[in-house]
Parts: sequence; C-alpha cells; structure tokens
Amino acid sequence: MPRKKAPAKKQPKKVLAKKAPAKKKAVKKVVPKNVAPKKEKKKTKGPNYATLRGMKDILPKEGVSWQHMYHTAEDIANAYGFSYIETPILEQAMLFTRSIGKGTDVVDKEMYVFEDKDGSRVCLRPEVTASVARSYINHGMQTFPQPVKVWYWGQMFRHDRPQAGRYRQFHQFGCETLGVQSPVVDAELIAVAYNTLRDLGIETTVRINSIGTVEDRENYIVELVGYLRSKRSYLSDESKKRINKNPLRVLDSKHEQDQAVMEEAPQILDWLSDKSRGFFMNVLEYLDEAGIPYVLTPTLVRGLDYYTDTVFELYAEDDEGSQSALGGGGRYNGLIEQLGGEETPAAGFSLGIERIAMVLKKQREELEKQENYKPEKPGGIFFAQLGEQACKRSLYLIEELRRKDLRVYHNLAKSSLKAQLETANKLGVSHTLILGQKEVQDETILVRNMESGIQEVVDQKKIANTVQKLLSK
RNA sequence: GUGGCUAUGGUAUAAUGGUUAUUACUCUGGUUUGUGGUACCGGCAAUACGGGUUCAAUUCCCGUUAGCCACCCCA
Repeated sequence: MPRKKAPAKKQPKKVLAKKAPAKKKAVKKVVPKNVAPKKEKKKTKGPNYATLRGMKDILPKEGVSWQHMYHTAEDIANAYGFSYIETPILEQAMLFTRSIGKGTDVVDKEMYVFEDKDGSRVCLRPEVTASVARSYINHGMQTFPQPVKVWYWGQMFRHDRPQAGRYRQFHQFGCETLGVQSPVVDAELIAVAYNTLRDLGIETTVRINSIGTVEDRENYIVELVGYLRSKRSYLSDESKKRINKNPLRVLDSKHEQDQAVMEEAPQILDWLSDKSRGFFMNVLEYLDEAGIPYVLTPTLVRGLDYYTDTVFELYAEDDEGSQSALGGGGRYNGLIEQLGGEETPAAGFSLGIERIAMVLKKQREELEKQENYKPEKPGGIFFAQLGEQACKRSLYLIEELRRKDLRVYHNLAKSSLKAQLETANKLGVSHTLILGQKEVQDETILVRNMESGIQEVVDQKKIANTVQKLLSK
C-alpha cells in the first residue's frame, strides 16, 4: 500500500518515560502501565512493490491445502507407476511454437517470449508436454522399457488476461505416457486424472471425444467449413471469423445461435478412419470397465495442435463460471516425430492446480458455514517455558521430541507464560508442555490439557513417550 | 486481446465538497511479572496512483493501474 507523506496529523504528547525506566517497582507507581507511549509517526520511504499482474503469493494459511494437493497427486501418480520428472521452466521458444502450433492463442498471444543475453529466443513454458517430449528425445528414452510414464508438477506461464481461476503464472500437475499405442494408456490417464480429483473430494464430469488422425481431421475440416459457409448468415460474428482461422473452434462456441447451427453439423466421429474409430471405441470400453463415468462430447476439440485421436477434459460437477475446466489432455502421436524424434505414440493430461484450489476453497467455505464445524487440530504439541534457565533447557527437550518426529510448536521469544499459552490457544493444539524454574530443578515438566485445563506433572525422561501417546490419540 | 462493474487500515465496513475519516475483526502491549480460550484499558494501521474542476476533493470529472464478471482462450 502506498504510504503517503504523513500530513503531520497527531502531534503525540509525550507524557511519560523521560528517563530510562529505573527499576520496575519504582516506575510502576508513577506511570500507569496500561498506557503505551505514542510514537512519532514515521514516514515510510521507498517504492511499494506489488506482485506482477496475474501473479500471486500462496500464503501460509493456504499452505496446508497446497501440500495436501501435492501429496495427493504424488501418491496417485506413484501408485499408477509414474516416475517424477522435472524439466526447465525456461526453454527455447521454438519448442513450443513448433509443437503447440502457430495460430493457437497460447503461442501467438500468451507466451512469455524474450531474447536471452546471447540473442536466442527463449520463453517461459506455457505447458510441459512439449518439454517432456523434448526430454524423451534428448535422453534416448526410446531405449528405456516402454512405455515411459512420467508425472510432473510445476509452474506454467501464459500472458492471458487474469480472471478468477486464471493466472499468468499457475501450477499444473500432469502425467505423460510415451511409447505405446494402446487404448489402455488413454483410459489409465483419464483414470489418474479422475481419481486424483476424487481423492481431493471433487466430483468431476469427464468429457471425451476423438479427433482422429491429422488426415481424418483435415478431411473433416473441409467438410465442416463447407457446412459452416452454407450457414454463415446464422452464425455469430465471432464464429464467422473463425471459419477461416480455426473452424473447429466453432464447434464449442457458447453462442446460442451457433449451437443451434452445430446441431446439424457434420460430426467428426463420422469422419474417423476405421482404425481411429476402433481405437476410440476401445478407450471407451476400458473406461466402462474401470467404472469411470464420461460424457461423449462430439463438439470437444482442444486448442493445441499436437492432439490426435483421444481428447478429454474434466469439469467440476457443480460448475458455475467460465473457468470450470479443471484439466484436460489427450493423445499426441505426432509430437515426438515433429520435434525430431522417432515416430512415437504418446498421451497425457494436466490439471490446473489453481482451479482445483478454487473449488476446494468453495467447499471449505461451505463446510465452515455449518454449525457443528470444528477446525482440525494441528498434529502437534506446544512447548512453553518460563525463565532463562527453563528457556535454555527447553531447547534440549524440544530437540529430543523432534528427534522422535513429534511436531513441537513454541514461542520461545516470549517470556510471559500468558503470552505463550495464548499462542498455543491460537494454534489450537490439544496439549501444552510447561517448563518453569521449579520443574527444571525437579527434572519434571507440566503437561496441560488445553481443553480441560488439567495439568499433570511428568518426569522429563518420560516426556517423549507421554507426548507420543497423547498425539496418537 | 474486447466489453461491463468496482477501488477507504492486513481483512470486512461507515461517512462526507470543509477541523482529528466511523466501526468491527486481526495483530501488538498491558490489567501488580507461573496459566490461554470469554472481560477491560492502550497501541499500530486506510481514502490505489496521476492529473483536472473548486477557496476547499476521500467525495465530482478524466487518465493510469489493479481486482471482479462476461467474451475470447484454456488449466
């Protein structure tokens, strides 16, 4: 927040504390202790920094939720046999213009591209699939046992106009399976995405479609464009423009008038080669088998050029607002070859973490509205100390507890027990350990139940065990 | 990228063309220094930025920036 030159508002009257407070007792009677001295107003100098547009801090209070999302994703990916991969955030710009395709918004409008010091064109990655494909080629992963299955989690960058659930820097979790052409792969990826969200407590709808091979699509587009031209006058202005630029996009237009036209439009499923159609049918069968509900959506096309055959998206069940797509993916059989590798079948998906966080936040707010809502207690204990000796001793005891993997909170910087208990209370821990002068001498410690207020004296040697028992309850 | 709405302490809010900008929460200190969750007394902290109209702007006007919503796009 900008701090203006303070217009010399209140001139504080300094009534008290002229001398350094002599010794406690003497001063106390003279000066009422409950009046804090007013300070001179300081001018804060210097610029005020704000986060860049579309960027945001993930704050401490969101930390638990983010760690939970990460660990859920990690657990599921591992359980399905995916290995972790991490590729650089900065890549050659060409990598993405080639793969995602010129003409797409992601490449044309949204990439953070700039010139590096050596004059090369680099960019902040707008997605990871191309990087994974690049890595597969660079490191000769075609010699690994196939398929190569990897998962990733990280920041992406797209220079779009920020909106709720849409940021310029955002996180994606995703999985890629490379090297095998099998409908099981597609079904498994959808299952991973679906189950990740379900484990997080989000019911989703899977929309699925097939856009066939590049050839299938070209044939279809010719047909589609012909149809759209014949109905041109019924289309929205937006869609009229798209006929030439990106005719597939007319399919999922939100305009009512367009949707009416699309009902009669040729469907891509009818233009698939026998091979692609058969493959797609198999994917659907596997999904049925895996018990994953899906909605066949002939109008679903995706915005990146490299997709072939299967494409899918996941939507939050109770979706409102326009940013309700939580993730998506599909097959990209041509990508690796396009980037200079062998012809390699592959497929993948990614989930938008900020979108998921948004849904979870809504759910949590609903929960908190309910009357019987109780916030969860942190899985730890608070350690309070009194006096210098106790403070020193507490460091040793806290270390001992931590060595047993017990979580210990403290506020050793404060000296009054009152302040420390207050902190303990705010944290919401179930028990507090209290170490005072007396306890140091007796080699004991107090264990206070924060709910009942009952305190127990425990031998310091037994403290780790005692805490362990308390926390395991 | 296009359009609409909005902008007061950290958060949520009140008010006004004219002294010191309201209130609550949070944070922080205290209520005779070994006991928190309720009470009481203090303290920190705001009119987004720049320009214009005016004797006077936080208030009216314009621009900028940011946020939200819709489009676009996508995660």
